[in-house]
Formats: sequence, structure tokens, C-alpha cells
Amino acid sequence: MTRVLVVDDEPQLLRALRINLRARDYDVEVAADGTTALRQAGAAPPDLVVLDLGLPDIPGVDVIHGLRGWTRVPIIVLSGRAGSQDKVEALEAGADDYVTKPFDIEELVARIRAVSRRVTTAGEASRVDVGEHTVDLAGKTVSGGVHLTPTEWHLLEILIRDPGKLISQQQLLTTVWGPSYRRETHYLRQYMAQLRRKLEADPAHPRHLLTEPGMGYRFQP
Amino acid sequence: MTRVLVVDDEPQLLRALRINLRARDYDVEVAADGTTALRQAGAAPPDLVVLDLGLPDIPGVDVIHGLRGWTRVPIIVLSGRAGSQDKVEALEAGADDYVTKPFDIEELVARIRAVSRRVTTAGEASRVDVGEHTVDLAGKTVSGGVHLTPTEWHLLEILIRDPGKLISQQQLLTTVWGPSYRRETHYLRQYMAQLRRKLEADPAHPRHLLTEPGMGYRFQP
DNA sequence: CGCGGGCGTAGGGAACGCGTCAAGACCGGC
DNA sequence: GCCGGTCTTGACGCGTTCCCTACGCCCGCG
Repeated sequence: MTRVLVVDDEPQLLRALRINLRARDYDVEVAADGTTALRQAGAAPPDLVVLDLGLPDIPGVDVIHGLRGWTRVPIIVLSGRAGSQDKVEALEAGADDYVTKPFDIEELVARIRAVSRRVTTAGEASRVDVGEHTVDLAGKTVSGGVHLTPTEWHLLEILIRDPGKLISQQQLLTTVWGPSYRRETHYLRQYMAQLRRKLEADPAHPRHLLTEPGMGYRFQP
Repeated sequence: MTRVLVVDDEPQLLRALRINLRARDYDVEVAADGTTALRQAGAAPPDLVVLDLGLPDIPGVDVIHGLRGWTRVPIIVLSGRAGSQDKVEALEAGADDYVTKPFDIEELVARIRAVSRRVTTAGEASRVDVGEHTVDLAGKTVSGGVHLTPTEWHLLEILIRDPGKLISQQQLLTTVWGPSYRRETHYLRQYMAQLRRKLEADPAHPRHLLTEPGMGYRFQP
């Protein structure tokens, strides 16, 4: 889960951000002033920082410098000052984005998503453990010399994308084979068996690729 | 040198951007409409795109989608519309930043620098070993007197950039030959065979330039 | 106890994708 | 204008993957 550190002293903004980001599976932490922010970031480095420049103790640019001294964590700046000189200064100091107040909360969330997407997709791959093996969705690799065919990947990706969640047979069939194959449930049995043979330690008694009779399948981490 | 593709039809803005970016060692290319932009980006992929949403031919969001279909190049959007709905839409489509007109040229340059800074510092290795040979990406040389043609270099670079990661044939084709060649998979077979003949010890049984049937190719160090 | 639905497994035919060889089209320099 | 290298096409054999049919098993139900 992506951890966002919000540095601001307005309870109203904090509340709105917390709600909106929680809904999108972000973890929100809060700091009310610059010193707290720097200490907190040092103690538990966040994955992204939302920084209000109008802090009670230190100038916002100094907070940017304080962070950039040791980390390249993405920083999104909030500020009441719309002058381009202020923007240039903050961006040159190392900020990734600059949003002027007042702003729409939806826009800020979209910008947070844009920045964190850029970072995570550029960075290391998303890996998931399935029993003995490790599956790398981005690189399309499985540890232990296991090889998966395109159809097997397609199926596995849908299941892994929502760990623990039940995926109906109809959804699996329509997304992998197309809407006209909605009733061909034996395709699922076929390929689920192959996935289990390749990934599960004991294919006859699967522990991660589970069947929910009459309903669908579920990936259990 | 970082190459920036500016998609806009205002000569005044283009001129200002060209001067300011040239001064900071950026290479500036220009496209006046969406189709030109997509074609140009396919022919010579830029390192960053500045995209005006108010284009004469296609909606700006479609240009974003057209690019995001095969590349993660950073996109900075310019727009006269300041509504948060427009911003969210563009950012969700895959844009990295959104600047509303009128804006200060200094601010745009600062944002370009902020975005490209994150990309270039993402990391890069110049020399890579491929079996018996050593490939120097920067110097465009291969040890052992091996010579590669431009197309071969282009292909090899994409594969080497993400070692161990699978690259889809769609991405390879659009990046090397252009979006219209998306289905010409036998170009890939042709040139992958040539690369293997030149680099692999046993071209019939490649150990570094691997095929993933139905999906793409992978460089294994 | 017999029955049927849902599930897991096995095997074979067909189609697709891949590698390879070969030849024609294009473009540069000598 | 000739010639070498490079880029585009085309055709063929082979292996893998996919699709489909068939069968055995477990469990709930009548």
C-alpha cells in the first residue's frame, strides 16, 4: 500500500484528503508543521509527500531541501501563492508538482495518482508470491523456471489483481475468451488445472488458487 | 540530450519554448496537430511530450491514449480549460502534468525540468554483456568486431533497457517501425534472428535473446 | 441406493506462431 | 551507372498452444 505523508495544518483539507485517498487504497499520514514532517519522513519514509508551503515554523522550500538531501520521494506542493516565481523556485528545489489554492480535491487526487504512477511504473516490478513461486506481473516471469502460456498469464493476472477476492466464472470467461464463451466453463477447469500444476506445491490440494463451487475462483496469497 | 516533442499550433509559444529549452540543452521538435504528433513520436520517440489539448484535428485525450498505448513517455498537457473535470480526465488518461493557459513560460520550463529530472535519474547502464560480447549503448559499439545496423540497434536497445523483462511485440513494433506496423510480426522474427546470429553463441538455441511465444521477447543477462 | 450436476484429469486434432531460407526493392557511396 | 549494404517481402517446415471431446470422481439430493 502506498503511504502518503500530508504536511498541512488545515484540518478540513486533511479530512478530505484522508477520505479520498483511503478510498483509493492509499495510506495517509499527517504532519502539521515542517519539523514534524521532516522527523516523521526520516522515521518512516513515505512513498509520496503532499506539502503545504505555508507552514507555521519553517519555509516550505527548506522542507523540500531537507527531504531532497537524502531521498527522491515524490513531492507535490500546495501553495496559496500563484506567482510563477514561487512555482519555479519550488520546482527547481526538487518538487514534482505545484498546485495553487484553492483547488479541487479531485484534481489533487488525480495529480497524486499521476505522480505515484510514474514512480511505481518506472521503478521495480510488482511481484506476488504464489506458494513456492514468485510471480512478476510486469516482467512476465515466474521463479523456478516455470513458464506460462499467454492464456495462462491472462487468467492468472485477473485472479492476482484482486487477492482474496472471488472472481466469477462469467467474468473470467468473458475477459479471457470473449463474451460468446460465457458458458464454456470447462475451459476454466482446463486452465486452472494447468496453473495449479505449474504453481501449486500439491496441485490436487490447492492452497492459493481456490475453487468456489458454482461461483468462481479465488486467489489466496 | 533530452528530446522534447511540442505539440501545438501557436508559433509564438513554439518560439518561446524553443529558445528557453535550447538554453537548457534540450532538443526541441514540433508537431502542429495530433496526427503529426503521433506519427512523429512513433518515428523518433521523444523523451518528453508537451501537448496542447486544443488541437485542430483530434481531441487531446485521444492523443494521450494513442501515446500511452505503447510508451510511458512523460506527457505535460497544456489547456485553456481550467475545470477540474478536464484536469482529472487528462491525468487519468495518462498525462503527467496539466498546465492551464495563460501560463508563464518560466513555469512551464520548470515543470518540464521537474518531470524529466525524474525520468533521467531513474537509472541507466551503458555497457551490458550479451553472452560472449559486450554491448556499449552509449558508444554504439559491440566487442568482437560485430557490427549492427540502425534497426538492429533500435531493437536491441529496447530489449536491453529492461533486463529480464518481457517486451510485447506490439511495443517493439510501434517503437521501432511505427504504430502502423503493429501487426507485422515477421519483421521481429527477421531481425531477432539477425541479432541472434550476431550476438548469440548458438543462434538456434538462444540464451539471452529469448522468445515468449504469442507475447513478445525478453533479454536475459 | 441410484442419480445428476459440477469439478478435475487426460489425450488428440487442428491452427497458430515462430524460425529459417531466399529473393526482390531501396538507397547510399565509389 | 554499377555495386554493396540494408530494409522489405514471400514461402515453407516445425513445434507449441489452443480447442474440444471423453471419462472418472465427489457430493448433495431424491
